[in-house]
Amino acid sequence: MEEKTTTPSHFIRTIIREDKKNGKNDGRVHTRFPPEPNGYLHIGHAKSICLNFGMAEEFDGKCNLRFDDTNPEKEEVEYVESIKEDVRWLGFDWEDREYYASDYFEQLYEFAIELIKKGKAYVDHLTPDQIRKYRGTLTEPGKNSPYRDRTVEENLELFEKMRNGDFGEGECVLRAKIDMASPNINMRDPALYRIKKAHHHRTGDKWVIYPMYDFAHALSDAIEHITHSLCTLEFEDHRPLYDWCVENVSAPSRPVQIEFARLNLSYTVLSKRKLLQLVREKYVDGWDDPRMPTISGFRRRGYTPESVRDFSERIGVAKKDSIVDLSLLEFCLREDLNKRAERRMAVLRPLKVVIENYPEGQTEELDAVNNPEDDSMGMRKVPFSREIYIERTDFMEDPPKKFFRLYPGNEVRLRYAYFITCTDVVKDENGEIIELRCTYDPASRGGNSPDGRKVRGTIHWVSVPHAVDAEVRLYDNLFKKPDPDDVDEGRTFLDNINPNSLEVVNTKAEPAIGEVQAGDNFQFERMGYFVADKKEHTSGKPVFNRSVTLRDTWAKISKK
RNA sequence: UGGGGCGUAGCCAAGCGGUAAGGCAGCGGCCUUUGGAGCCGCGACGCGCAGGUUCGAAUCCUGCCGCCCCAGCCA
Repeated sequence: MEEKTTTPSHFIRTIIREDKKNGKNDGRVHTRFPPEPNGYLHIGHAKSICLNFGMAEEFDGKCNLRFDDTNPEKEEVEYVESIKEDVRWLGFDWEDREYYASDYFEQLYEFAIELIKKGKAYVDHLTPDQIRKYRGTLTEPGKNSPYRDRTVEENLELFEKMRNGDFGEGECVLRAKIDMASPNINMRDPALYRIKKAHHHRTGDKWVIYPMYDFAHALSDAIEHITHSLCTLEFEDHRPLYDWCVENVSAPSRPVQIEFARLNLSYTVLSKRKLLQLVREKYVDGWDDPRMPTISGFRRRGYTPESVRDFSERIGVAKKDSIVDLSLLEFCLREDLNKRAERRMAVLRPLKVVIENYPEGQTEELDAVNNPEDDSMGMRKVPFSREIYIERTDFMEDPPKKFFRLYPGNEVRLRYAYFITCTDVVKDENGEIIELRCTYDPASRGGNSPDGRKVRGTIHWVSVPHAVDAEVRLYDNLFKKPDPDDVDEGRTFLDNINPNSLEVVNTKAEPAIGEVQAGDNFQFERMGYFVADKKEHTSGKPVFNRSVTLRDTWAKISKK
């Protein structure tokens, strides 16, 4: 059905395909995306979302959205709302399967009781500090807690007291009784429940004990009959514990955990802790600042869901730690927008040009195509007059070799308009160029000369009397180094923040720009892709964010 | 140095015993009313290293080396 036969294979797809072929789980494929609502989702989560929902879609299965909300101290409804919005924006639908680990608290509590009754869990009154010491080290085994052999009755009673709030935070925990000498530290009697007298965003003050990740996550998967529980590499050595939880309780199903490498992207950070810090300490303007690698940041930056999904597909899924080039993400956006974004002309840094032989007071409308890649997107009219603005960088008084743009005596084409030749340069008392004088060839209307004369350069322009003012935000990478964490002793990633990640310019745009809607994507010819800012753009005061520049061959040539 | 993982081109990534896919980046060229787009071409003599098995090894075996993760009552 898909014409795309190049879908790259990856190990998870292979496993699921095999399972389905062998009739495992009755051929059912059920995944889940399990975010903790303690921050905004970032591009790394997008990879996971695309994988989980993608596998479900591909194998005719389902994917749940489940909030892993077992730590009330860090979780907020603002985060769950943003997460839902982001998943939806990416184009995925969890239908009626919006779940919360907190929905299962009662059931999980019962599972814990079951463990206690089987003699596989106990209430430990060691202090947090003692527990750490008893745990041993990477090379030395741990020691059993003196409370490890409490009777089932005693544990049952104590656990109920924990639930009833009879103990204070940190006084005791419920622990799995596994093996304090296990070479896998996660198996040295891990905590299953701890006391937290905090308000939970959904269950309010109903509970004072909360299940730990390993216990809650594995059993939530089992409760939802998840078949393939996909998570990242750092949980690899939690898998024995995941299995232990599911096997030692009368779980309704037997899910399997499979781990893959998380995404890292050059020139940015993807750790919730660091992103939170950037927001809290105001290095950026919120979670959706267009420089943030959050999904909401990319959305506001002008990225399309299609481009993000394409990116997720192209990076692949494997178990190798990796840092993907930002250039791949940018490529995906350009490729998408090239075919879909209408073109407009906007002069970012204006330089006035007076066309001396063009009649004063005259105005005409020229035809411009909206997208040379797609004729169905039609044409528009662009007004022309004696005075226009051109890009400052499109003029050089003393140009280097291979500079095809405007310079004294040179002729260039004004896109969709006329050939002009620079005749004079006007400067102010400081020697600053403030205006150019040019002449035009009336016969070259539309951009071609009947005598077949060729020009090497074509530049964009905007008619002075018709120009619309717009604020344009030029974004650059938030960090100076490909790896922001590459720092000297005593320094942090914050020292690698790029001080020039945002430049705001007042630009002159063609009048058609006055009609755009917030969120619309455009290509400003020769400059890049821009989006009308979702929050601040109005028809009265247009505001655009640069999503990504165009590939700039000239920049490479001029650097040599 | 206990356990768990991973090492294929600058960055991703296929490959699973038969003689190194693909993408991004980069570099040439063609074309062009965006120095955009598009099109064509170029990169491993080699798959962390060293041995071994085999007619044949990135793929199997052995030994090294390097990198990542784990000692939260975080997820």
